[in-house]
Amino acid sequence: MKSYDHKKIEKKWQKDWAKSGLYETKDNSKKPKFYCLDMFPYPSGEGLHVGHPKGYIATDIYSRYMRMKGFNVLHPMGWDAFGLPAENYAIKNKVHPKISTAKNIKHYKQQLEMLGLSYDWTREIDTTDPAYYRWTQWIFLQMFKQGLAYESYEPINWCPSCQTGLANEDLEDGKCERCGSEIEKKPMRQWVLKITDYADRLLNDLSTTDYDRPKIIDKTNPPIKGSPFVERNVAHAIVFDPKNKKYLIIRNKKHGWDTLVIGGIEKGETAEETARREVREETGYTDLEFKKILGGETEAHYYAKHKGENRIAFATAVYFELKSNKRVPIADGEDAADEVLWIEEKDFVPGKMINAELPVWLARLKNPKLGWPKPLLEWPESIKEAQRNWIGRSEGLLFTAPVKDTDIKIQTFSAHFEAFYADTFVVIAPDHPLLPQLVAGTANEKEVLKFSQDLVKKRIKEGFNANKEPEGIFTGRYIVDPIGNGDLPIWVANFAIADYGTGIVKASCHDERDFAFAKKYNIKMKPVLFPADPAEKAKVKNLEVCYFDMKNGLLAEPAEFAGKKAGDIRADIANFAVKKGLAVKKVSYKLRDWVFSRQRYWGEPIPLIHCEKCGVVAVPEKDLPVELPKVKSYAPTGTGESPLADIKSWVNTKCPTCKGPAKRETNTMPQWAGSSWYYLRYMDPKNKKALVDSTKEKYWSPVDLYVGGTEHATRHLIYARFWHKFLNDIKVVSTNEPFKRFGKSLGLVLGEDGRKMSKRWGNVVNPDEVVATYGADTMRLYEMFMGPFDQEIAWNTQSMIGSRRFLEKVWKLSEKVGKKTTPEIAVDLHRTVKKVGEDIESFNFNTAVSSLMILANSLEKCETIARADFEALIKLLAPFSPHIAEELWSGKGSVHNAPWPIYDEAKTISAMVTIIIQVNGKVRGNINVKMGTVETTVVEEAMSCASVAMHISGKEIKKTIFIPNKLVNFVV
RNA sequence: GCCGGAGUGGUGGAAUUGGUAUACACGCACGACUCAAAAUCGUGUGUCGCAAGACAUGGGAGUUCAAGUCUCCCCUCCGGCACCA
Repeated sequence: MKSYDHKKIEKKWQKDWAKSGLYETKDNSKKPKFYCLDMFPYPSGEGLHVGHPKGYIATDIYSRYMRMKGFNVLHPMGWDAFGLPAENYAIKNKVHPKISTAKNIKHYKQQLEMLGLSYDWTREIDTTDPAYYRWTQWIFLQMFKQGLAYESYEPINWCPSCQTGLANEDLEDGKCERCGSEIEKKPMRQWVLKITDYADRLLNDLSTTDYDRPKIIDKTNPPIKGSPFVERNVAHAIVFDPKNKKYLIIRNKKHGWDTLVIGGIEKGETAEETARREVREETGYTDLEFKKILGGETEAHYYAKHKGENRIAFATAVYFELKSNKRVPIADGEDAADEVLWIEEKDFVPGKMINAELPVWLARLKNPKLGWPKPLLEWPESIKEAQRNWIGRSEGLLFTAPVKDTDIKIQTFSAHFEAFYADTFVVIAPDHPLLPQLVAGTANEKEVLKFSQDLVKKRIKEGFNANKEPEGIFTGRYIVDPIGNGDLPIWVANFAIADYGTGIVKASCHDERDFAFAKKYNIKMKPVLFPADPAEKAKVKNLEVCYFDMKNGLLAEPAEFAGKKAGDIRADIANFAVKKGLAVKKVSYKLRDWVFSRQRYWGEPIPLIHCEKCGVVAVPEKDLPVELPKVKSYAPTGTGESPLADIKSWVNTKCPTCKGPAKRETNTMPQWAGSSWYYLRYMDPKNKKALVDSTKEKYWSPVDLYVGGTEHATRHLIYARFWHKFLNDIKVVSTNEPFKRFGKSLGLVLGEDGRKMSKRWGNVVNPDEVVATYGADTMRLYEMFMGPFDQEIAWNTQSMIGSRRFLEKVWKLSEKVGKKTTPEIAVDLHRTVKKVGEDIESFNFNTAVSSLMILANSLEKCETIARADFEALIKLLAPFSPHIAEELWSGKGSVHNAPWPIYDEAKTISAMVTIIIQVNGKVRGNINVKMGTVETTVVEEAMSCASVAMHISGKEIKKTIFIPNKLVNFVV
């Protein structure tokens, strides 16, 4: 047999696949669809390092797996090619970005092809292609027409080095994310997208529950490996008390988990009878009125480990209402660990019983057609949480009060308003636009303004975080307090932020910063919230400490709520304030509108025209795209205009409405524009009439699996969701969310020294060299085998050799293909098929590879290997190392079109099992017995085992624990 | 400060969800093949101990017949948000 020559093999099959169009995807197919997407790269001049393709390898494995499972897979790639590096390169080297970008794309593509990634290159897209950005401009125009894009002159983040405005999302610790420069606040004309209109939807859909039709269990498929299982029909009792609007639950004392009253339906019993009986036995309540029955044994199910049994339960829920509080004594004994409670639905703490939970049943009660719940977005919790933080919703009250001696009314926002009777002063942000108007005419007007400006400067210089010392100045103005605390002084305070809430805050002693501020400047304070402890209360009263527990603190004022816990009456006090006309309810977000203008060259021109007569006019859709003209100098002007402003022939145009002289908008779009919708274009990349054909869109949407770095959690992923929701609103797309599942977040590949791979450290590993020396198949396998996908792991070339050795082992195994494999291998084979499939689906690629290695090790010990068994191994290997698999494949056609092997659950269980024998919890030996051997036999054999006998002889066996097919533990 | 995630051999990491801790791989040691080396194959490899055994999953307590896994407290590291009212 020839030796394994990866160079020859890989080149050969890459050519062959390209020639036969193996990975080209059809838009119509009877197969179910699967859309598997990578975050497309920005093609930089440096090319790829070995870490970049990690995510691409994972999606490639997933795509190949799904193709073999019989799905019609869309797996495309493209280029996010607008952006600063190409432009900076142009400024330095006078090379048009279009040319350098094209060169970089070519290099990137060649590097990706070298890895044998199964992209459908006929669908390749490039955001800088006018045929593509025509549609980016088109979407912007739709937003403009809907009033979602507006011109603003508010101060924005300005990067003095990049000479452009930036969105909040482009900052990192108050610095430019790209170049690290300190950001200035600069007022300038800009285009802004109203993402805040979508804040609520963007937030809510992170937690929205979708419903699946319930699955029918495959009864031959026990959920708990190697253990016998018991089928039970189970009744869940939902007992509602209409008087108190509460539900009856049982709470586990140890864990605090809640469950409904649940019991197994005995022979001859109806579900209703069971539910009644269980409620009586476990809680004592007897006077229940039957209302409704839910579920049914074939519809509902869950797996559970219950009283030593592995159970599959077919659940039915019976809905009762409580007629009276009649109770009989509760049966003693087994349920001492639980307590019986009446709770509101919102207070339910989910227990461990899958699908046995109250909210699930109530949702089903309201809508019987619902299946079982699952999240609308199957995303890592960390990314959802980052988005929630970013959107930063808080509910509060908006107070309005007149400013004494002026016509001005100011509004303040409070999220912690429970103790608003304590408010004794007001603070305003030093950069608040209302400030000059507010202090106009006061004695020290100039001093206040000067001081405020200095505060702003200082804050920029030191960064927000550094300066914890409260600083401020009295404005000379007061608001009239409607609740009778007299006139409240208005102070400028360095900790107030102009663009959150209203930028003005009512302040009291029940906030740490306000308290410190008032102490420093001797401002009057008035505590109204106290701890229960008398000594502590005295301290608060004397203003020795700041008390801000809005949950457990007891209110003294207003009189209506005196003595109540603040946490309990939050909603009531809000209503009280609203009723009295003091405030209105208001929701505030940290999310800001998206600053969408860049004063740079290399981006999509914003398709608007400024006409002296007609104002801002949209470029007619038929005139799209507005192409980026060639310029002489790419350098930013720094004037708030992009370099486009200098091209008179381009800037000067006619107004599409009045045909009079007009000027084009010279700002360009940010880099995030093109990537906010690119996944739609792959569905229909060449369409000249529409962004995407609606039939194709309906077939392919949504993206089933998306993989990329978490650094995009609060930018690209929020922007794309925003655009998608907008496109859904204007009926261009049919779904509410673009990306159904986000695979595990991508963990970086670090350099061999454990630091981030970078030119600066000289630790960049070039994939070209790795592929040349070890082969693409080895590199792919190694990157998946390194460790958990979402973890940062240092590259180790030495360690990679193990993956190469494994492939050579498989290569040699092909020589052993003969008639028969040792029969014991069957169990290993079925187990491996199961494990590899499950691991790919759950992104546990490292353990998938390890199980392949284990299988290969077992096969190696066989004299000969049956052809079918060897082919199964090759199929399992194919997604990971496609070239060698194709080379070793002897079946019909390409291995990548071959059906994924099927495993038989029954055959994954070996006939013999090893039983561990413990004495007092310590392992003293083991015995091999037949699967399912009964307790008495096992115990007998275990006791006769020499190493065990030694530890039990002469001692009294107090207890024997027997876990079928697993272990015996003697307690002596 | 708040919210998420993690801590297991010399190294990367497994562990069927409470049931043999260290699978798989790297490295290392010894052996086979070789004039020799590389490659390959075999054996061994948590720590202490000649052994029986004891001790080991960041630290400390607890629950349990049984804890890497569950509960509580503490430490360290990584990520997100952060003068957000």
